[in-house]
Amino acid sequence: MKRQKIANLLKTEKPIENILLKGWIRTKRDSKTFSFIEVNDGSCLKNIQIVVDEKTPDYSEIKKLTTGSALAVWGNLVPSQGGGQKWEVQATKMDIISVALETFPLQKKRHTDEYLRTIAHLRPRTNKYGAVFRIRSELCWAVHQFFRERGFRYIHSPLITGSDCEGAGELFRVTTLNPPIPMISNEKIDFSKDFFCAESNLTVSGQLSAEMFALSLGDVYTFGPTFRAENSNTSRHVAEFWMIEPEMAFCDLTGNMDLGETLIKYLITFAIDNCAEDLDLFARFVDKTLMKTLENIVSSDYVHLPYKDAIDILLGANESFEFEVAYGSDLQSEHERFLTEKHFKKPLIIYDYPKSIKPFYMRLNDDDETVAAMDILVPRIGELIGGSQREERLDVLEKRMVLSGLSKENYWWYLDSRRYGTVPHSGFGLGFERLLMLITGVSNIRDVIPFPRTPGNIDF
RNA sequence: UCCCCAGUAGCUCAGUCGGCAGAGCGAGUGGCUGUUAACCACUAAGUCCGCGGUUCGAGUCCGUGCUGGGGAGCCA
Repeated sequence: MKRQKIANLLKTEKPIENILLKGWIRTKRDSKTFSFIEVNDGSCLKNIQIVVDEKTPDYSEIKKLTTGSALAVWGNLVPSQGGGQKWEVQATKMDIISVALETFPLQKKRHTDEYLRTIAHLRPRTNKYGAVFRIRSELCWAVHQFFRERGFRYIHSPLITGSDCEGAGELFRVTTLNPPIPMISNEKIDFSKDFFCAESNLTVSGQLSAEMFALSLGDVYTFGPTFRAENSNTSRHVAEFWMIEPEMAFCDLTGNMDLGETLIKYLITFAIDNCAEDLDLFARFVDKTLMKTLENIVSSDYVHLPYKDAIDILLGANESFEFEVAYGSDLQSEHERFLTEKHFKKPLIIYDYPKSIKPFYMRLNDDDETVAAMDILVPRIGELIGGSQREERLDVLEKRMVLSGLSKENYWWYLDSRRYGTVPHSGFGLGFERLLMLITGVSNIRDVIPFPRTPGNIDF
């Protein structure tokens, strides 16, 4: 007999005889001669109520079951006599698959996110975290669906990279060297003795790879893990996270901004349409304004604002900032929050940033002062997307690399793409966990990734 | 890495002026004929984060370290 998922059983329109379900006990209420057992199998947020009485074989054992124990239940799905649920299972037979020890840490009460983080291996068994990770899974599918519908190809960019610098960000070194470490001098490690015969690191971005494939397959995207060794201790940063990076040939900054806006709206709409039950938990218990926020992001046209206009608004604002606002300096978190949360009250795309504060690969504008960069800022999260039109002109790119202190030799293959049929192209990076924070209202990035990696934390 | 706050039972917290270590929930045991965070009764449960100091006496005051949270920087 095949087990049925609780999500499907609860969707039924009429009673079903002779079913088998399996799952874990979330809570149990006993009377003298019968018990109510609520079972969850992870297929949906809701539990199914099992009614079991003393006529069921081994009832005395069943009555002793603890929260967290695993069960197989045979019985009939019937309309519930109680008020809290439409259907319930009248059990005819029950197998105890395993009994959870009484030290099971998840109790029938609300736990703090901080405590649940210390038992990250068990937290997906709670309502809230089960919902987070079901939504995470659904949105992964939505990402692929979005790009596939638009003719994008999915590229697997390498996780181990030999590029000595892919832009900003501290790198995690990958090595098989063991002590005594071979040295060239007191300071310099002899990487020619290492696995790849060169210094290698975990990737901080798939962008350079994606550019090569955009210039071959047209429109491509990567979606995979990304690593940053920054000592960041905030609710918005983790050392290992998942990033979506589309890259489009024959596409300028405007097309890039449009794709970013369309993608965000698509993913939020997908969640509203396909994750309603789980999303409702967040709207009720995590952030009361969640649905309003999401509807605002889906229905509004995003503001397009050149960097210099953003500075003008900030300079004219009747608001005291901790950091000075000035042309040429980067926008601080407080400035971005002011613009998106207070001034415009909707998502905002800032573009044409000064070249001095952006990486070498961004396309230099005709003014020779700014680059074709764009950041999409959303209320509560701040920067959700960062991208640019790429510098396709060989001579300009080479000059900017030299100014950034990068060696042209190491990027020979990257520069080749500008030698052989170079074309305008654009792309961006979207932090998948930040998107999940936006959609669920969860305020700490550590709570939307299964086992978060942050400075000092590698457990699980 | 910097600034601010916190750490007391399994969990969430209270603990007054420096003077006997507390509650709710959870757990265990028993009771209860339809429960919904069930209900009723009883029981067990503590390195008061670590180290050092002040004091007759420290959960409480001082120093320091560790851990967690919020904010900042870096960014997605």
